[in-house]
Amino acid sequence: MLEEEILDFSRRLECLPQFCVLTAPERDLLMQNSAKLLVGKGQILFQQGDLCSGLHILLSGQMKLAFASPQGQEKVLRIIRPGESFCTAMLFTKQPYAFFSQAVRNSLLLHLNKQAMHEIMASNPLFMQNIMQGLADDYQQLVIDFESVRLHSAAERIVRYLLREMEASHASSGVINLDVAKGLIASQLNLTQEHFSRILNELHRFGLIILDGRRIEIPQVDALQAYIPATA
Amino acid sequence: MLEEEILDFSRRLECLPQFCVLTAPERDLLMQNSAKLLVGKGQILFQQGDLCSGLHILLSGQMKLAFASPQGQEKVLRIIRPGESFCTAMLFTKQPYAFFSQAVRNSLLLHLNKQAMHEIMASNPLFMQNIMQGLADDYQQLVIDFESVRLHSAAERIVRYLLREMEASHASSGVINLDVAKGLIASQLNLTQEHFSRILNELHRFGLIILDGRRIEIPQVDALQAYIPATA
DNA sequence: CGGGTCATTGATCTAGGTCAACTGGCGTGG
DNA sequence: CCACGCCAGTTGACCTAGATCAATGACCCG
Repeated sequence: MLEEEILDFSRRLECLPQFCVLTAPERDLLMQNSAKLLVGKGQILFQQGDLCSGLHILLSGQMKLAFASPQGQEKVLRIIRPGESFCTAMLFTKQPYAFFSQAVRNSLLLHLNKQAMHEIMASNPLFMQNIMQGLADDYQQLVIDFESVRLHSAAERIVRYLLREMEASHASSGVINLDVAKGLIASQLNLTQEHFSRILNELHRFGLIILDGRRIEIPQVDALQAYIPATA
Repeated sequence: MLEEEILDFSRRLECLPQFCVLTAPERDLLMQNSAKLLVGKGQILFQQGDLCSGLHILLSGQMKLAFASPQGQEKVLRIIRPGESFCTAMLFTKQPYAFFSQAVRNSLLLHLNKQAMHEIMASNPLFMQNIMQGLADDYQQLVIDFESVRLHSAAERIVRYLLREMEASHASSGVINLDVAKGLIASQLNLTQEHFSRILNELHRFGLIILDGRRIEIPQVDALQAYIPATA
């Protein structure tokens, strides 16, 4: 990378909660062992079965983690948004990737070298702590997603997703603007696009949401919440 | 704990791959901050939603990790066998347990204090490395299980399970002796006991396995393996 | 204006779940 | 030593959540 790029990326790293505990020299060292990656929409970043090579950070664009069945259908594991890092587990295991990663939009990524990460973690306990917590939280989230697929109905999963997105977006405005194709959300919830569409429609007929393309309005949050247990 | 118990458990710890890198004083320190737990069959070790308190190691008996739906049905996440530790992720996150843990048989457990674990990890990098790898491998396994439930058919999951158990048991003898109730295995594979039973029977009718209670014989491994893609 | 991608809708199918009855040990207590 | 009850497992009849297949609509964007 160019000198100026290193500076630029180092400054971006500073803004990320996991990396803000690094000193300037530590950040620089990390950047000198990093690669900038431009991945075009539809392009594969790594394949299922590849050996791991370090930690990825998405700076801009959108990526997906997914796995493919022998019959060719794919199931989305997770959508990555800017600022998020992924494949933390790969820093600590020798196993190959269990899923592949593909750009949903043109994306700019940083790839941090495994060796360098280990060195800095060894010297900066707080940083190590952050990375560890990130991994543990990923684990927890995966358990929760697993639970969700195994014991909630399709409608329930969707309602939970909507409520979570609303929380996450900004201060319970009652409006969600999906930044992902509905098909990908459906897949993430382990549903077909068709079924997803039908259920959104049903929620709409019940007056629980107002649909307008990728914009979804929730008139009364508690009414939607109340929908969760009964399918009525 | 009694002085002699500490000695005893310390010696047991020495045999576990993750803990064998500890020095004797480190092990002793760990044991002084540990609790011996006897959990009777059917008894709950911790509940979904409880706050975490450290790492668990199963010394003898059998435990299960599972979660319960509001309708009361439970889904097994994992069966724990002697020598295995669990809830590593809980050392690094502040979130509560996403599942509960119950003794399948009378069990003897060691509960290692979180604080003490952190101290020893800080002073023994190799130990930390082991724990981290354990967590990362757990993560990987969970991804694989998740994949399996989402894209393999019931029969395929069962065949994979049988093949894996055979590998694990001892040197591909072609015979598996299930050490867990079939209902629990079924639940782990996200199946009902009934469906599980039917499919085992089908495999038997096809001559792929020989059934005798919890003893299952696989006459030709490759024939069973070949069954995986097609449902015929 | 023509061809992608994304989304909706309808008709039909099926894997696996549910409910219920039955079987076969096996440990306990009379 | 038998009878009883219990637990694990099996079997059968039926049902349903969600998938699949196929057609159509609504856009963008070049």
